[in-house]
Amino acid sequence: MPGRKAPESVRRDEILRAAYRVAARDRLGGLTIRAVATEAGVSAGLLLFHFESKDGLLIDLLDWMLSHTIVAGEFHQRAPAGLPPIAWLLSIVERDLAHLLKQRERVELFYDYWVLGTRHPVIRRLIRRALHRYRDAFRPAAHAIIASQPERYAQLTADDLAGVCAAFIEGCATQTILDPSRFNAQRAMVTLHALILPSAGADTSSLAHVASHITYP
Amino acid sequence: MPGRKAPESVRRDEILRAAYRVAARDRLGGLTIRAVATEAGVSAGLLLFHFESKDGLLIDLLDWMLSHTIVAGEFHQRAPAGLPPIAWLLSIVERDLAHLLKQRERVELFYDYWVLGTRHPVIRRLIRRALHRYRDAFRPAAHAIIASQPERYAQLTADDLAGVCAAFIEGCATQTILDPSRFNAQRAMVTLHALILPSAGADTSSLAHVASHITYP
DNA sequence: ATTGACATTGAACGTGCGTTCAACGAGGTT
DNA sequence: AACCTCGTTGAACGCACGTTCAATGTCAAT
Repeated sequence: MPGRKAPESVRRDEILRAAYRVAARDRLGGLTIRAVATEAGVSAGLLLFHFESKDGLLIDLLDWMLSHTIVAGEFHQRAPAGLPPIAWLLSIVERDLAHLLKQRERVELFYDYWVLGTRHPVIRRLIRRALHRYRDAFRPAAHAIIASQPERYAQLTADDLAGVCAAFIEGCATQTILDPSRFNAQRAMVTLHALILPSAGADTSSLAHVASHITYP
Repeated sequence: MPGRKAPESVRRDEILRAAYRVAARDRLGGLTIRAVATEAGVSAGLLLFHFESKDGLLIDLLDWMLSHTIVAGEFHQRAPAGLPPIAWLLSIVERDLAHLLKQRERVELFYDYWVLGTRHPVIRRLIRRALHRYRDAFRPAAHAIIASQPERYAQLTADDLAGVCAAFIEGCATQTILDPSRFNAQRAMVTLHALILPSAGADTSSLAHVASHITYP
């Protein structure tokens, strides 16, 4: 039964929430206009009245997801006192990794979008921006590392270091999602510590400290 | 014009090759039965005569791709003389990374399949197997590292180490494909060297050696 | 020559999708 | 009370897809 019901902004939000519910359940492959409309309790026509096309819905949903969660950057801009810069960076990597694994649903969806973005310029731009923000969260710690031993890291930039951290995390996410029973993120983290931290005995304790205060799924 | 033309095995191979050409050009989203049939110069009906369904075609194509390229494991089972184990592992990582970046087309397709595999059990199994083989290529070198300093790496297994290497490479591939202008794989490799190799001056030369004999796209 | 097996086609079917649109009714305005 | 705005519906359109199938021509065996 037609008639004015809700103002535009409210309806849009209801529909976006329904779209996310559908996508979380059936992925982007199952995200059809009719499915979202049914989930939201409205007609398909209304959905296209509020979002001009399916492309528009997809883009707005990605935007909504990116602003409503995922990236947990924007903190840890200052080094914790007493922690060597490398251990600081590793602790950020560890926190981000744990955080990522806790929202597997969202990460899977994000990969769907990633693949879509290979073809779709607008989505590609959005995903790039998100990954850049992600990478940038590592830069303060990366910069501190380089500053702490300028002669050793003379050839590196904070951006390179941040990129490597991001690559590690993204690779861990890839493997965890595909094969959770064979890839153990916590063990990967311990391995990374052992590889990177100097081998002295004193640092082993800082390893244990950093690697234990976060729980993995 | 109907009539017997080619034996089953030949036609199947022609069609698979055409399917790959279509997929390389238009990705899995553009891989329709009609598109492949046209590319192969046959009718859609014939395609489904040789492959029982589109699912069958997709699976056989992935199988074909996996057996006709991609993974470059199965070599480097013995350590090159005089190279420290860690440098050996890094050289394998570097070679694999360079190799991966040279077949970007295939890697993109592989990600398409990866996403498909999240929903499709058979494809998921195939991709898992491929990634396991990939990981296993690192195990000999990983084992050598642990054996070289048993006390330092007491808590690690060769599998963990191999998993971290695979994560790094997969993460690099993710970033390169999404944003080739901002992610530089060679710099990532140099960064990894600087992070992992001991800081002594002598090792810097081995870094330069390892990092320079491969060209990146 | 006849037969039979089978590769091959073209047309058709059914389905699910994105999208359009005329009709409608509940506000607020006059 | 009349009117306009606009959120809302339901049915429909057109398309592209996966799939089916009767018809047909070719080849090897008989």
